[in-house]
Amino acid sequence: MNNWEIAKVFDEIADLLDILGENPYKSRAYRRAAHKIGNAYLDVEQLSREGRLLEIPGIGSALEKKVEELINTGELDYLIQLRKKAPASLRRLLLIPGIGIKTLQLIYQRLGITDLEGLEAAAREKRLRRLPGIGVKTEQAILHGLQNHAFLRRRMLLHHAFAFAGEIEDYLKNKAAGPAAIQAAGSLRRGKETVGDLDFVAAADNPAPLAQAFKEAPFVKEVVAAGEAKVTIMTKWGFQADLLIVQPQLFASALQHFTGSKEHNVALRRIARERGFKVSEHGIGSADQTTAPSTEEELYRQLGMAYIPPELREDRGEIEAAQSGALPDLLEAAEIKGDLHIHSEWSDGANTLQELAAAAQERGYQYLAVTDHSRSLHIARGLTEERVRQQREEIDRLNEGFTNFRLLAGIEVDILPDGSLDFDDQLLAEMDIVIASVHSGFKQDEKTLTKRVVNALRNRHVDIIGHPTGRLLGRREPYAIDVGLLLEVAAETDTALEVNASPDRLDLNDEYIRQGRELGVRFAVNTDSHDLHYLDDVFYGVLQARRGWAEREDIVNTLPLNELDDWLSDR
DNA sequence: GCCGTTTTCGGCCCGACTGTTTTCAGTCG
Repeated sequence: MNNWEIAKVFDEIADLLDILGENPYKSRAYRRAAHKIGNAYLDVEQLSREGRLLEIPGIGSALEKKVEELINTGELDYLIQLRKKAPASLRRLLLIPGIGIKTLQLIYQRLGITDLEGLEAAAREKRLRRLPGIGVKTEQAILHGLQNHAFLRRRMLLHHAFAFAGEIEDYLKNKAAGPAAIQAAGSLRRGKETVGDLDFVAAADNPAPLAQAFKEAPFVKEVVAAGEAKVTIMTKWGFQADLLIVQPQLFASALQHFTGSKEHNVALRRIARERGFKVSEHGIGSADQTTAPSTEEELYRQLGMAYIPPELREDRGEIEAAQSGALPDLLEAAEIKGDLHIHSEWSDGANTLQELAAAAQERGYQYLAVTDHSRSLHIARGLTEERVRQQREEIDRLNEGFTNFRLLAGIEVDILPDGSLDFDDQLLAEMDIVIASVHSGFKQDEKTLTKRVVNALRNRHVDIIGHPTGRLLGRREPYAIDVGLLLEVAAETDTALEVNASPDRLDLNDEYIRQGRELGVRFAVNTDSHDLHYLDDVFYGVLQARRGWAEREDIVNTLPLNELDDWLSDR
């Protein structure tokens, strides 16, 4: 049973405890444990075997026993008992905006409603408004929420989120009563691979005109909530946006608060409380006074820890690391020296080799690996052996004209369904760099797929595994593959795993990157560009790598050309 | 149910906004 499955069980228990009106701190304990387990980069099943479960903060002796029962039997008697006491379908009602635990208890106990259909019927029949504490507005809000509820749960890809955020920021900055400062916060700032809604923090001496401008913006579909300091809108694009407006001296505190994550902030406040003061968007306060840190660095320092970059703020151990001086020195975009996975018009790319080389040089890259598809990928006009050699000749010719830059003659060779590679070793040995990727047989079982990729990892000519899990965010699940094993073999063979920077892949994900670097795996942050404009996507790959705690040394394409050559030839 | 730099018992993150009331509980992030 993996971390995610265990976390799901604890989350369900937490919801059921809430529904049954148990001690709210008990459900909070389950929810906290679920978060810790779901976000642990170490395998909980293995920790359990090693008797180290109690090392996870929030796991005590009772939860330790429950984790062990889950791992040993695949189920949990405690959950089975809880399910007998409350219908499981009730949990879904909590997804509706405006329905919390108290309202849920009320409609369950007084009206016997247990599912979405029952709730909708009761709202339409105007039965909700007769309950104490619920009026006409709440009833209408629930109906409204029911209609939008599927819609609201969709998350944006990161590049879409950045585009929308840019548009909203530009609008607010250009208002006559423009803010002294404005910045996008939330999961966007943390570089999360998908974003649910957008959060903005603005500094202004006079908040009212800015709040008004936000409410009247052309992209507003509806104003969800509006106070003096905070405005929430539903955009016509289908997601919510929050604006928090503070006095300029509180900007750093507000930015930290609104960047989250929620779990990170909760953990920070726990620590502050233990030290006898409290932290909020209004600064850091003790019993008699409140101070406003002028920067986030200052804020973290006052809490007794090193500055934590936004990408790490998930309560996945970054606070402990910041307290003990063990935070990683995160990869910077400027440290990327070249792209090792791009396509040209020789296969399914849009640009000539000259165009690509010029674009790479403009970016200040030292190298660019041309890695077109291999022959079996007909749909992408995969290259035959003959075409590969012709392309090699052109690359050699072009390289004669470059100074301080080189095109690498590479190939993205298919890992075929039978586990072999699309080209024989002789041709692969001729290439400067070889990426091996799965483009077919996605439906094979885990054992078969894992074996295919492990074979490729063990081929001495293969330098990088491309998009290792094959997922397309929001469109295609990862194929069934034992990533833990891939990480082990990659570490052993010093084969790099790709952090594919395309915002609809971002493959590997942050947790695997973190797990891998603990094992000594190296990664390549590549764009897989099919058009030179997508070379910019490296930005998203760097964010993802940073979320995986990656440092410069973990990434092969931070190496200058001569050292990259050494790595490519040493293997 | 967890946990300890005043605690092994008695706490458990913080504040904005809304709706229903008439001073505040519930929800949300």
